[in-house]
Amino acid sequence: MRLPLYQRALRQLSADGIPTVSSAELADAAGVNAAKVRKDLSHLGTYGTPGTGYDVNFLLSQIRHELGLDREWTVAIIGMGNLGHALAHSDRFSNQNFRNVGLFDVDPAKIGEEVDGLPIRHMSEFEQSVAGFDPSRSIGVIACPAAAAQDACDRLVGVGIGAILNFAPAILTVAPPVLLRQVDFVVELQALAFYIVHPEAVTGPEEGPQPGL
Amino acid sequence: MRLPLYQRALRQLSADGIPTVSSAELADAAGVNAAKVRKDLSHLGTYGTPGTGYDVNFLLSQIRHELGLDREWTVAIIGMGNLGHALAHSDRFSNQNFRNVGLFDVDPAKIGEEVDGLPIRHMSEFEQSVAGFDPSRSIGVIACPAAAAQDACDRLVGVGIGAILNFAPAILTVAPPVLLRQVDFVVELQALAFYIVHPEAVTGPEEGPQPGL
DNA sequence: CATTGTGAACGCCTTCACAGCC
DNA sequence: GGCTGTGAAGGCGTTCACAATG
Repeated sequence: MRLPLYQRALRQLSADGIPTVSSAELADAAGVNAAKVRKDLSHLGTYGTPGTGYDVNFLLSQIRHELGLDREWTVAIIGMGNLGHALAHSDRFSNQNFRNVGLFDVDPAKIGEEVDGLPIRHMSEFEQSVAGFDPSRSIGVIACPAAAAQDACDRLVGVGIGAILNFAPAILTVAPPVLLRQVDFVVELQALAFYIVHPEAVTGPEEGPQPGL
Repeated sequence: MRLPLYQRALRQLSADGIPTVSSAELADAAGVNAAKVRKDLSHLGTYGTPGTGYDVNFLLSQIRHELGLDREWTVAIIGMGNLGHALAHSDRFSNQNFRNVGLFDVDPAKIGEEVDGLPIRHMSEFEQSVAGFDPSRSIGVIACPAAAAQDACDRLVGVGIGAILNFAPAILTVAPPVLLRQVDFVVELQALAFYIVHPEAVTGPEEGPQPGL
């Protein structure tokens, strides 16, 4: 889905005070092509004006609504190593209606440490911590070692989490309708290595391999 | 490309001492379906035995060759915040023929700190640091703030880097033939939020949204 | 007999091209 | 004149189904 990319590009344009964009300009800012932009946006509704383009702020609010960003999403992070800290401490969450509501680890040395005012708790407290929010409108982030990933996944599913974003290098299985998305650094590096070794396999005329995202 | 996933699954099977796998078993371990596995592997060559399956170790070595993992790849990381540390400190690199050769930042407080025996250097030393290795067989990892990402990207391209893996929330432009791959936490979260709001848009019968990877 | 390799069918996404509109 | 929305065409990856095979 490319809506998040459009959303980010539109945010920048809005911050710059630009009132309207053409599909070509938006395509450029989002790193795709103009035909794709028009086709995508036409699925949302008829929001453009021929000869002028799209109203930046209006389109932005429509896309944010479509992505569900006009409601707050809660996020729980399991595994507070460097990666967990990078995710939790980042200001990206608060800027986009994603709010951290739980940080968990099993290392006694980390328990109690505060990250942006939220304390790291032990995994044994995980299940009782869901009392404060609706798990079906929450996303669980797995940032623990691979060996603990499936267990973390099962416990997230067990409390009725809406979706899981897994950064551990492990293939996880979940029971539908829980959504699962995998992000793996090594897989990305290996994919790049493959395309360097096989330049003829690169599909796009210029931008490089972006089959995902 | 799914080869990295097969590679990981085969590694596990090999470590467990399992001699052969069928396409169905490998598909299960990699999180895809059997028809895809057979089609993918048939593109590499005729490595399977009807009635038996694939020889784990032989197939593994073939895939590692195809991914270029029988040669060493060097990695430079720009931006040594929590994310950069997570990437650099991880043992994932050394296990898979990816070796860190450069860690860079602009924060004086970080310069000189050692991560797994490799010191963090100032970005002003970046260009001269490429003397020790072949940049065209190297991958640059951008883990700095978005505002500095395009500059980091330009300097990586400037020294002739083979590919760039960008974790900063910014759309980067590179001159071909440099390969670029973007990974963005917020985009992943927003994609999951979208699918929670629009369950009917989930394509796969069960596994959830995995268009990328 | 279990399992591979593959042609054929299918469906989805992308791209093109242009009519319609401001 | 510039730009959108969209039908039509094209291309690519997935899935099916089965002949071939050890």
